[in-house]
Amino acid sequence: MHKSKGTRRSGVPVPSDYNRSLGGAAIGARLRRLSERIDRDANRVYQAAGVTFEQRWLGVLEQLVICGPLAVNDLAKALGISHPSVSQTRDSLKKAGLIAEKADPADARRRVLQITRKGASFARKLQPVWSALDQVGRQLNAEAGDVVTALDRLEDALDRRSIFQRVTILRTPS
Amino acid sequence: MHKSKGTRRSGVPVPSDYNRSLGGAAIGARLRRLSERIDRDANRVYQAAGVTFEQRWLGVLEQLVICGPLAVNDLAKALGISHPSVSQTRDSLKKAGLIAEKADPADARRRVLQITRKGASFARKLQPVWSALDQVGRQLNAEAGDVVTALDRLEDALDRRSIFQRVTILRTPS
DNA sequence: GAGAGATAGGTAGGCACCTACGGAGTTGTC
DNA sequence: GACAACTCCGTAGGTGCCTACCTATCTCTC
Repeated sequence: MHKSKGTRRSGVPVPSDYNRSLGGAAIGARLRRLSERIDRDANRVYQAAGVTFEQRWLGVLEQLVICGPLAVNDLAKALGISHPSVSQTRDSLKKAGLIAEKADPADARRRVLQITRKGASFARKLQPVWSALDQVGRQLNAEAGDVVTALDRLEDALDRRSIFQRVTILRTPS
Repeated sequence: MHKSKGTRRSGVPVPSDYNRSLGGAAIGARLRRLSERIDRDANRVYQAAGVTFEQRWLGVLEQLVICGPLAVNDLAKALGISHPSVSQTRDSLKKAGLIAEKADPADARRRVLQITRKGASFARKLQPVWSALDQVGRQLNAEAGDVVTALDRLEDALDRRSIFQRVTILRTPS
């Protein structure tokens, strides 16, 4: 990880440290890279455990294991993601034989997903891995001085007033 | 944004609040979603300014504008991203006519990218937008209680010991 | 009962990154 | 000079999310 370069002798302006920059909403890119780093790192754990696992399976599997059958939209709401994301994850899980899908007799539009025997067994097998990942997550959060709360606060700030709104206010002549 | 559900009357275990969870490295997914939220939000700013802009252009444009011509690898190092990412961004920027590419006479492998007149004009036009986004970024960081530093610390923690290493240690019988 | 409005979810395309792989070129060693 | 080791970067495929759009179904109002 490179460090800030300081000012050059010639006096030429030095570009911001892109990795730590807030400029131009560069934090978005940083978060993405960090996200992918964590996903990759976690996936090494699954590989070492001898299983094929997609990170996006986590939320859906957990919900189905604990709550039983749920419709696409219910899952999307519970997880805070879009329904097409759930649909895509469902396709992947179905392909792996971990969940099954059926119509809801009470509403022909609904697609209800439920864990299969294979899926339940898979989840049981992964419990120790998830337990370890839980613990590591808490370690890291502690070492980072509670990054989860900082993210909470950032999201709250964006909920209160979006980047777009803030820029609009700044750029509106008063 | 939904809140934690608490325990149900029946005593059925309640799934973790996925959005705030550290379990199973779920923070990775959260970071990705937040990243995309920020990108989308910022893109509304560009749209309102009447320009087409891809978030991934930011780092590359800034480096080329300030430092002058740079090779793919130099850009990758400076931005902390992979060279194929730079290649892809370059293709997109070239298509928009904002940069040009040439070989390096000193090393036939190198591809040197440089800003075009159109690109320089484009960057000048965007200066006020970037300035506003800078300011908004600082606002948000302040409201979030310095999320940038929390991210620094998380990355440092991962540099010190990866998730994989931490899980391996936890799961190794002592 | 008819029709407007709302809801559920599939499909398509896009975003911004990644790793793996491979070919071409350069540098270092003998 | 020959060759091994290293470097540069293009290509391919993948990841996990998103929005836009559309069809089908349900609910509400008259």
